Amino acid sequence: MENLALLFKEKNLKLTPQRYAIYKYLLSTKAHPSAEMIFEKIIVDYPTMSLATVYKTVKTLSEIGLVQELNVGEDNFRFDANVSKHPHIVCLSCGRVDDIENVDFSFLNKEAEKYTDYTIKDHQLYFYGFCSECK
Amino acid sequence: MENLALLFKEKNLKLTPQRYAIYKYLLSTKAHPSAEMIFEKIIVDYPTMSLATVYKTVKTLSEIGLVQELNVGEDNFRFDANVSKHPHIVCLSCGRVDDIENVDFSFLNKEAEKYTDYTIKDHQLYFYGFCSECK
DNA sequence: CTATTAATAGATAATTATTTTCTTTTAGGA
DNA sequence: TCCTAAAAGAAAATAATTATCTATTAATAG
Repeated sequence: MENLALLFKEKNLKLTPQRYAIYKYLLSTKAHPSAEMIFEKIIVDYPTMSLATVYKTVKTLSEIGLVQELNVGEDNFRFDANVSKHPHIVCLSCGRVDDIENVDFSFLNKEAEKYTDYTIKDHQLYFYGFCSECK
Repeated sequence: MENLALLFKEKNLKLTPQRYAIYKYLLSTKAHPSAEMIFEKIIVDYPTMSLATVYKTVKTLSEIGLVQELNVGEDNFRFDANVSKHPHIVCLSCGRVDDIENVDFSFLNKEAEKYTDYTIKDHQLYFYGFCSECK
């Protein structure tokens, strides 16, 4: 967490308050917010925050592996500071996106490789259904 | 295939040449084209085709279950007239999107349901790797 | 502790994908 | 052949995202 400064230094990146706030917020939430949602949250404490800065920051954080981009099939991207490989589940009614935790589907890569001539590096798995509130 | 007319009639939809051409093209290809790619293809034979018509048509076709929308994590959607559940694989180098055929991952829904309180209806599974041309 | 500088923030304009609006055309039934 | 609701296509509007540009600032050096 405080090797964050180190990581940024290595990459010649500045650890600005804005970047720190965005990353900290992403670490604190499991809501998988979009850029817009991050912006709405952060602007409360950083009134000068611009949406462009949010976009630039999440891109930067993605590039250095601190957040992952999700695309659950909406018209926008969502972001997750939990960069471990894990499936996500989307509520078809309210739209919330949750993690599915404590399960390892990494065997799927090897399994799928039997049925294709690709070399498989990674996968994304999205489930769709109804959350406990909506069902 | 010719019950297409029937299906359209049931839904009070007109089977226009444009819709027919788009659907036929989607049936003929495994390239999982985006709206733009469909447009480029169709306009050769239908010079008056507009991109709006492509968008409207793929939405209509989706709604009646003749095509499925894919979102492999790009900034646009792709379309597939193969509506059977099957995983897709994206080449990280050239960007092509292929089907993974003859494999059934439907058990994943039940499996994942053990780790969440959602009722799971469906899933999308995207693999990422390098195709035979690129690796 | 201050000066320097390259990187960043934020405002704004530009892009890109997609949707909407509106008018003209047309598929399909009477 | 006529009628009409639905659709096509042109054009404008929206929404998400990216690029541009200038003022600011984090990090380093002196």
